[in-house]
Amino acid sequence: MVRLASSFAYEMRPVAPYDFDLTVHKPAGWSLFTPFEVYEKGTMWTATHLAGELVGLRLSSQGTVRRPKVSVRVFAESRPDPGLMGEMERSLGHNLGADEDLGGFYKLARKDRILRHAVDDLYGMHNTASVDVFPDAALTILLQMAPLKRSNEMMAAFITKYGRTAEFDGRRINVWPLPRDVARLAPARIARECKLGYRAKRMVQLAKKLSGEDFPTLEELERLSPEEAKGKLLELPGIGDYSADIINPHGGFPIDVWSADVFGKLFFGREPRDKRKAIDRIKAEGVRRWGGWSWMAFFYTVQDLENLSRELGISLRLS
DNA sequence: GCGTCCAGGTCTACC
DNA sequence: GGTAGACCTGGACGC
Repeated sequence: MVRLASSFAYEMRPVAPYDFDLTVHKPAGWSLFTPFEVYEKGTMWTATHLAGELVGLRLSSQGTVRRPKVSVRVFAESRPDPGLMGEMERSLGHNLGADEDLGGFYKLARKDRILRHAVDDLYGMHNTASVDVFPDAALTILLQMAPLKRSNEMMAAFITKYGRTAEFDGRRINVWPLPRDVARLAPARIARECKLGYRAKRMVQLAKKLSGEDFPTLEELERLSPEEAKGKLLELPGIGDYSADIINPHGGFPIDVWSADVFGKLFFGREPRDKRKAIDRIKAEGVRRWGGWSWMAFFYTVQDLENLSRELGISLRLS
């Protein structure tokens, strides 16, 4: 347990339109920084490592979708110096998608028979980003070859056993462990304590690679071309084409057997007979239709399945 | 109660 | 360069 007794506050002014609630508390249940974060009555309490420090965050909206203003309070062990505060504010703005202009995507989406519904339903929802590669990469390893329920159980055990707990503002939030801490663990121990099976070995290999000095940060990957960034991610143990498309800060079009079912119906009117074999064809069609906006199209679609099922008259399976 | 199958991929060996 | 088979674990299913 780490008590975060010091705090500072500021106001964030995201690029409009910005729907705070949809952005920090997404309809499909994707967490912002940790599955243990708490969202109640328009306020989000979450925690992460920001600019190298463990921080707790209390976020709430003080504005509207068209005139957005977000109240941010950052909790830390000790008061950061002005330079570190500035770095935290800059990073958090990027992580919360506050600097993202949705104009180009919305222009494309308004002309698309699928996306025009999604952008109406979720107007102002921004894409958010993790601070580091490790939480996203670890998440994708835990999603592999397991039903979602079991993935969630493995994730909860992994975070609570090896991650730190931030105590602030009357809340206790568990945070993803740092790769340097996981790198020191024996795979057999993780397998036993968290029931990760063969994934435990890959998790430690991943942590060792990411805690070394030569692997780029998410921000450094963002400065590379999308293809170069994906190439670097594919060097990580346990990370293949699907996982790299999820982690890539440039976004990809991550199709697995579940999303193959959804996008097979959306693109071709029926679910594929052999979902694994259909992945390449569905992925190619998504990239052909949406090009550089493929990730945003994927993101908006999977967050809006319930509405799209009704609006398009297609049964899209919800997880 | 018990055996079998398979799940929101990736890696490796083999051709 | 392409592909079959293995991989932990636990829930669903058939008997």
